[in-house]
Amino acid sequence: MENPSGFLDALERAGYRLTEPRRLVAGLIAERAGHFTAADLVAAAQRRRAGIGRATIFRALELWLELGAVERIDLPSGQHAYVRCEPAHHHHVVCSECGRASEIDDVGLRAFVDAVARRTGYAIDTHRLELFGRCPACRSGSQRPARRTA
Amino acid sequence: MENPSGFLDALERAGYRLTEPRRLVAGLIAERAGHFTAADLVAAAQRRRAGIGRATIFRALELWLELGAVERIDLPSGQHAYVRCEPAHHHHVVCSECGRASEIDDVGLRAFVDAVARRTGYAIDTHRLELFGRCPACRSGSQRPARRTA
DNA sequence: GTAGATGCAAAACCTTTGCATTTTG
DNA sequence: CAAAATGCAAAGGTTTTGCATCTAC
Repeated sequence: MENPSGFLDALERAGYRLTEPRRLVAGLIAERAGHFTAADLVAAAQRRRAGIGRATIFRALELWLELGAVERIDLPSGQHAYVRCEPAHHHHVVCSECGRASEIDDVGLRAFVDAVARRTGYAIDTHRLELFGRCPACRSGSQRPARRTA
Repeated sequence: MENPSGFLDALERAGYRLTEPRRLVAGLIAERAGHFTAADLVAAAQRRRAGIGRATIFRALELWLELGAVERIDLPSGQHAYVRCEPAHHHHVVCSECGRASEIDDVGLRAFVDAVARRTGYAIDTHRLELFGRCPACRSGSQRPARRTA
């Protein structure tokens, strides 16, 4: 759905090797529209007999996580999932129906965080926000509840 | 640190039995200042040879979670943790140093969520916000970095 | 050629479940 | 006394690790 080269670039820039397994995992991620779990990728890899080990997938995700190419979120169900992300933004709205994720900018949120800091006296240095709802597409084709991604 | 009767009341109100193990777990939770993990409780129970099984602790947490007596949050590290909470509020600032958690109200956040909904076209029905930073106490006694809770 | 990356299988975790036994109301 | 709750140990599920082998640079 979107091209995987961002992931490969990130690796290259950070001095990691561009290996075949990593290209494949990047490809798998690229063809996912919304969020996905490590298990999704493992299953997809097996389905197409890519010969990539579970460990490789986890290691690649870990790498991209630390490079800021993906973000890890926690679904309300408690499962872990990942979404692709541009290094600068760090929040998403995730569609609870189709799993598609959209990035949102911090405007306004920053103000809120500052207000909380002022009210509570905490020196806030991190925050995580996850929003869940139905995306415009799923809302319009409201009839049949589309496939669940997670 | 705070009394455990809220937990027991919640059980009673919901028609669950007030058992000895549940009293003990409530006590363990009550003496924790901030967030805690299931593992924390299991360890504490074993340390004092309370004879409470792992399963009982998980089952009790599950119960309180659904009764709204605790909320489950996910630390930046990816670990699961719980915090006590008043049924009406649903966000916390967690001190990354001592683990103490303070509740915050939604004023302002609601406005932000609405703005996102408007901008993205999503019908947002859930959101999770977790804030992390250093609490006033830890900031003042800035010298030695206090114990880590998680 | 060599450091880095991989695959496999085992290990380590954390959480849940089945079931015989105990406890609460 | 019956229904609910418990403890134990075993099962489930996910993520990590050790290590011999392979591969990108």
